[in-house]
Amino acid sequence: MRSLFHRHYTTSINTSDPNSLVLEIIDLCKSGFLSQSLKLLRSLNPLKIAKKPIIYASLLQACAKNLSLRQGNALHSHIIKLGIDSDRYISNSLLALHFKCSEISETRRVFDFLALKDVVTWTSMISSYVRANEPKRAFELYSEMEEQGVEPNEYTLSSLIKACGEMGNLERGKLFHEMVSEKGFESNCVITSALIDMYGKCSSFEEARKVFDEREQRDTICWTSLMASYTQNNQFKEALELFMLMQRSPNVKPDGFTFGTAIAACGNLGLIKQGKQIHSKFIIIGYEMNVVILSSIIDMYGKCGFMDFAHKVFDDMNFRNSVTWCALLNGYCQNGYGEEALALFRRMQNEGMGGDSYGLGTVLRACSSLSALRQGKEVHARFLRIEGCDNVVVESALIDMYSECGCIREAKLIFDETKHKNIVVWNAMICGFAQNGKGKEALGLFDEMINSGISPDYVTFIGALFGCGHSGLLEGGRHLFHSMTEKHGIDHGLEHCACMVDLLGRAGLLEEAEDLIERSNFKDDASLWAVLLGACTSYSNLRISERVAKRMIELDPKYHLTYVLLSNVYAAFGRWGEVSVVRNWMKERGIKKMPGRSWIEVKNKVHSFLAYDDSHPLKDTIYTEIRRLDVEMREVGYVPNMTHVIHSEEWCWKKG
DNA sequence: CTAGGGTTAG
Repeated sequence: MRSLFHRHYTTSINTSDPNSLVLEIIDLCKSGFLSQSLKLLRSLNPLKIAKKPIIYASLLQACAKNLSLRQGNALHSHIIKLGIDSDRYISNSLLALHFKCSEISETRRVFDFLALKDVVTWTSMISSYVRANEPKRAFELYSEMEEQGVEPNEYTLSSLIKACGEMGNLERGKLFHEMVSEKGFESNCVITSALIDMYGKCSSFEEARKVFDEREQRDTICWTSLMASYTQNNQFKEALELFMLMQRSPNVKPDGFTFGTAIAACGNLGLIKQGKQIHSKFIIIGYEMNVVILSSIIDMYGKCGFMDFAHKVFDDMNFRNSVTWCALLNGYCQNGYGEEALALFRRMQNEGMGGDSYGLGTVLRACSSLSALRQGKEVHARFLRIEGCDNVVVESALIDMYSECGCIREAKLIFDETKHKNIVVWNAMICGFAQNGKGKEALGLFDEMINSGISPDYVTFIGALFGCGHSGLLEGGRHLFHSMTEKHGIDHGLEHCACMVDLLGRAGLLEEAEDLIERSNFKDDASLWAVLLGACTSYSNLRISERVAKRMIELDPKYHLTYVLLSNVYAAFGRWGEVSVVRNWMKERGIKKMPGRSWIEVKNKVHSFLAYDDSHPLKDTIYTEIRRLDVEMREVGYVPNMTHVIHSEEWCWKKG
């Protein structure tokens, strides 16, 4: 930096020409070299041109660039003394300084204080609001600006288009789209990327694509915006295809943002190979690794199940934010590392991380997946203290957490108190009822949601169908499954088919379930057949079971559930010969059943148990207590379903 | 010669 400045300073300055000195100062300010600019200004002082507003405006911009509010304020006092503070460049640069360094309310105070407001002043304030996530305020200000007779330009409109996306207001976004066409701003890349972003955030990635395809001028940001539109709408494959296409296109180069988006897409698709490739490319090309990119890399490794890599990246970082911690925590939860997740959770709390609404949401989701009610309640208490109890991200996560822990009443209380119920909140409550065996309530809420004017989405149908399955609501389920495509235009996903197969299977309609799988888009997915095979076990249908198992082995010979479920069916028929044949297949093919694992926290220490596990120091006491509970349960009339475990000679209770 | 667009967690 220093040497660069030195070279710059000594080679290009002609001290005999004051105007070239002015240009030099402006140039230095643009690069953020504030003290050098001031030094040069001192040599200008004897000359008349030293009071030129443009110089001071540039200096203020340098302060903004260096995020130095203190120096900026000092400069402003000096500017007032010189009597040049009503200049519009100076005013706008002062506003820009606060835009960068101050809270939004302070920026607004400066804005109100400025006597002369031109389109730049209005636009700066509008974009301040958009950046502060207050799009409504941005529009209010826009109306005021119109009343004052100030015409918006490209900058104003791109900010407002972004605000439409932020609010998910597609109609308004389309109006602005028309407006920029009328004004002939279409060829502007900033407008193009803002439009793509807006359509993407409003879930219309087809519209985003259309804008992209129509334009001749497309820079890196336009490409990245479209990729992000795809990832925001779960079209990860399309995002990666676009990334490949971009790398082959001349005149445009992916940057750190582009790579970050691509790596997120890899994570969501579970493409570890491509994810690693991009990670190495990052290192080889020497892209600057900022906290956002590294957090997405951690997230990617977590989603792919490579927690060692995730942790390594985490350890090597010298600056981590709330998202970084949450990404690692998510990874532990999703991969079933409960102990590590709880330990990290405590470390997070000690270091005060994850206190924002997204962080609280992630931590609550971690609690859900661990059924850690006590920790969940702690987070709930924290939310009540720091937020105004009005945040849908946290509220939906709380509903999830309480439902997951079986506290459906608490979940419903949160739901009732949620002021701004969005689709995620409704879905959380519908899924909550469904999980807790309250199918009728789930369906009731489904209708209530539609009546309140919110259209069900992919997740809503998972919850509602799941609820039908767990309450045996066969006709309700059939009706929902049908209306999903016919009435609501949502394609059946794997989860919906699985719920439906489960529902039919529980009702004993095995052939109908089989037929449904054959006609679905997922007939090559072994996990869907596994649902049917599970139902076959309950109904002990040998003929269908064998047919389904054969199919599953063809699809995925290493899928452990096939063997487990099939041997359960044989066991239910008392066909012990076949049971051992299946077990031998497993041994021959090197397939291991994942042992069940659970954990519990007692006095800040996590105790973890595997099935057939006898490593715990207090194992005798524990198994004695389990036997006592078993007796007590039977006394009050509980009959355990032994079909699935009867053939297991290593059954742990017998062993203990 | 001010101001402006895209990335992470659900």
